[in-house]
Amino acid sequence: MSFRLYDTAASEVRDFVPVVPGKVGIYHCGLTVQGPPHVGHIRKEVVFDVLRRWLEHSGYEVTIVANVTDIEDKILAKSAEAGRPWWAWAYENERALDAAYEVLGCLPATYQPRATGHVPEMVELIDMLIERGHAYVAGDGSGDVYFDVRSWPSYGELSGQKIDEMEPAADADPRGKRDPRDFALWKGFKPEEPRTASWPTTYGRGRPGWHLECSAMAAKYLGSEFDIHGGGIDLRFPHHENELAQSRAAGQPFARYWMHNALVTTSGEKMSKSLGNSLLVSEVVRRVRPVELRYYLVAPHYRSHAEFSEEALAEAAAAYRRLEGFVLRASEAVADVDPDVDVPETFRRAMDDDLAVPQAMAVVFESVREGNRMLSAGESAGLRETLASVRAMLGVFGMDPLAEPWVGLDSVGSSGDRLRGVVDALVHALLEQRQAARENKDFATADALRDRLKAAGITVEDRHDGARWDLTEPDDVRRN
RNA sequence: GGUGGAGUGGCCGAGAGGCGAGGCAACGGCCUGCAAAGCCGUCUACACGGGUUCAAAUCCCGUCUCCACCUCCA
Repeated sequence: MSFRLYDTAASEVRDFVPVVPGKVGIYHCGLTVQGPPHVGHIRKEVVFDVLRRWLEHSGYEVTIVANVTDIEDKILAKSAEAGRPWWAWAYENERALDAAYEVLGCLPATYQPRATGHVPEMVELIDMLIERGHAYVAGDGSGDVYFDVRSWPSYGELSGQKIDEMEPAADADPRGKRDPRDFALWKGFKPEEPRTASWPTTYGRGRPGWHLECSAMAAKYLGSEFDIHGGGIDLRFPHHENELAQSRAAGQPFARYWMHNALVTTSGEKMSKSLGNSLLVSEVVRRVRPVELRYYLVAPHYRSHAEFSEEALAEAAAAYRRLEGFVLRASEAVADVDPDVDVPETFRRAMDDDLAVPQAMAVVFESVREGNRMLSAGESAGLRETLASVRAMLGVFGMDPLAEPWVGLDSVGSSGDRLRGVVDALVHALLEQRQAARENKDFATADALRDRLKAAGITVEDRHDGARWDLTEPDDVRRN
């Protein structure tokens, strides 16, 4: 069986057949950089990172284009409120987004184009839509250009809606629309908005409508027909519906598959930007390690909503530590293994079936249990094989503890390598004293030494081949 | 009003006609000086009411509850 993917447009799982054999072009809507990313925003990145890693593991050459919407109503509103230039506001949040990608171990996109850098491409698309009779310049002199939804019979095909059954847009600016459902391709300049947020075109000064940028940029970098278009399920309508209508109306086949991830909820409701700072990626990674947050985001199926809570986060951290513990202990036992091996057939089948991560993860845990058994039994040949396999599977999830960016990274931080060497020497001196005490059956002294290390944030494990130490996880410190 | 989705054990979270997914927690056992980690075992659940079937968490009908979207949200 080869890869199968749920296509939102078809509402079913379909065999994946790329436009060009062996290659995959993916476009996913990055973020409107109106604020720093929270856990919900970053789920999409992690989901598409796992998709990319799986396709690459399967032998595809993957091109990923993820846009940044850096001009938009909310950016203008929030930056004005903060008394800062819109472009500084957008760029600051773009950097926060990049930092979040990186801290969670997402591989960089092939390209990350900005809307503001593609105005000419958008204007070309508008020209074509007007020429074909699917767009019009507003008759009220506002300088707006609208897409004419009534001119496009299949409008609504992506979200399964009929124009006449939609709620009339309550919050839309009616300006010069022929139909309330018509959407803006281009927004005429308004004197109360910063002049820097407008561009000169044949339609007058103005700025892009939200949907147009994606149609223009996807076609520019991936071609008029490409493989997968993705984003959060909340983008299905109107954003993706409108993109599809624009591009098809302009004569482009556009995306072959539409992939939408479900949202992260808190107390059963969509995580929103108004929930405060505690859900920002930058804050959550202070409470658990980034890789543990990544585990939380990877583990549920991408089409199931994920309920976020501190408990769920703590469980994810505990689960990941079980996997990590095996990889570290097994690696000490059998030295280096090459993780570039085939994944088990059951894992492959699960991932090929619309990225069934939960079943694939179950395979990882079963392998780890078997690996731990072999570790105790000293079956090193089998252990080497299991370790390589587990690392290969975790690599697909971007969570191999011994791969970049996680290797050598712990609570001390990435700059802690030298420090760790120093701590190791000091801890070993204490562990030797403790071992001497244990050999003399002086357990009071031995336990006192272990308690002192524990108090300093170091957990000791006695194993057959000697004591092993590690930094106590932040959660455990808090509990003590 | 329209469209799409969800309700599973103490908790998280898969599955979608028949062999108990997996994880977390808890408990018992093994191991350990004691722990930790690990291994073995225990906890047999599918919102509610009907129906179809040899067999239903899964299919059908009805009901309840919740969520997302309906024109600038991941």
